[in-house]
Amino acid sequence: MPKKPKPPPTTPPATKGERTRAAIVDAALRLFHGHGYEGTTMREIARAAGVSLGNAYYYFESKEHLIQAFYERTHQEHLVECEAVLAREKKLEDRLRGVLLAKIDTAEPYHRISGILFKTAADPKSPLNPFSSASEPVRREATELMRRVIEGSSSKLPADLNEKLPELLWLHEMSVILFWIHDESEGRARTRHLIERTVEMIAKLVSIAGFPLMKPLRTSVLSLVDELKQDVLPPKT
Amino acid sequence: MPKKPKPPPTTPPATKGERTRAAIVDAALRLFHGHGYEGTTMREIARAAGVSLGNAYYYFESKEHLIQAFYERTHQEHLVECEAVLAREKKLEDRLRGVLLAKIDTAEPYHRISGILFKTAADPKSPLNPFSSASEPVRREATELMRRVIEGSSSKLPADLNEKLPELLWLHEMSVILFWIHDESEGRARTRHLIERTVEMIAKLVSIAGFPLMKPLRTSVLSLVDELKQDVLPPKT
DNA sequence: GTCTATAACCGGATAGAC
DNA sequence: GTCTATCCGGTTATAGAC
Repeated sequence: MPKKPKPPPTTPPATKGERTRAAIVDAALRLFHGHGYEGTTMREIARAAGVSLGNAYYYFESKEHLIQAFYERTHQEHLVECEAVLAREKKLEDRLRGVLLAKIDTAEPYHRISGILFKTAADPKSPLNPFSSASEPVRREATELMRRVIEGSSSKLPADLNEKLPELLWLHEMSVILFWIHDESEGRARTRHLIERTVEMIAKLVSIAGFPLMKPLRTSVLSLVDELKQDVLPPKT
Repeated sequence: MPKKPKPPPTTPPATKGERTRAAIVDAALRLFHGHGYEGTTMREIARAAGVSLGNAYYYFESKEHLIQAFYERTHQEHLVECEAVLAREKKLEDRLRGVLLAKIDTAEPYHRISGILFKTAADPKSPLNPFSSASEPVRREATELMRRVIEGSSSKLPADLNEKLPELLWLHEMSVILFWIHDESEGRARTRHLIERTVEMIAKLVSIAGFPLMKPLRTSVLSLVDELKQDVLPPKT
């Protein structure tokens, strides 16, 4: 099912369909932000976008699919922010902290909606689920980012740890987001605190990970990550 | 709002209302198991229970509230199973493994529904959310269980760790459950593997936690748990 | 073939009579 | 406590316009 037969490379941004699509997303985000997800009806979204209800469904399979749109938006914004951080910081600790803070800062406008996003994402059958094979590309991109966090830093790591650490850091990022979603504190102070403290801990752990005493534990952790990763990825048939 | 003015202690199990309530829950669990949660309508549940639709809503605020009923069921079953385990096992590792395996075994009949349960539980506003103040009693009970796992064991722990370890083990349990929900492997082999390996790791960690080298890290971890716990519990107003 | 609109359908939830 | 009648909103069927 070819979705987008590449348009003639002259008119880059907007066919009629794409403009309509964008109008719907914009209306949805605006209304979600105003009355929340459940408080916004598809009929309102359609009206605000200047299209009929049926037309909205022509572009988006379901109300939940509209969520994915905003998800991609913040994701892109986050990547942009990270470039600055990675160019600026040299220490592993600072790089990691910067990337995580950028995450919650770019996502802040959508905090209210994120609860719903998370709710759908939690469903094992949802394509938004971060562990599903459908979100493999996003997952890969996110771990890739973590690899850059590590590689650009001045820390020296055991080779085995170096290889698997990105996945572990991605898991940590997921945990931080989970916490953030539940965080109603002023200025997300709790999440900031969590980031500060866990980053500090991770740095400590990484710095002692090379000691001989830690070898058995390190091996356990790393081989487990390896085994479980196999299972998450779809068998290549 | 007094929900259950204790019935006269002569007739223990069933007033008319309680029988109706039970009939609805039974019908719901049966149908959920058969056609899944989304595949079952409230109208069907009402019909199968021999009551009207409106009446079903008299007893349960919403379809989701029916989920809580089954949640409590498995919880009770788990506690029962654990008694045997704790009476039998002496080593921390064995006790912990036993409790976790009991969890996924008692929950097995409900694996299919659990995805939905989890989905609702993930909503920050849901009372089913394990971090919400509404589920504080369940959370307390679960950490209490972990305390018994530790205290009955033969391991010797630093005092500070001993105090906070139950909470950490509860977090670990939550992670295992999260994994289990996504686990479609034969006999939940993947989750069993995860339990085996993580329990092994926890045992290793605990055994080296007392070494002087580990002191700073241990302090970090424990004080963080402490701080975050404050935030989860509602301020006593 | 791409896009848009109107009119149902279906099921969760509520109102109010008995 | 129990019912019937309705509402409301997500979703779908379908017909046609460009």
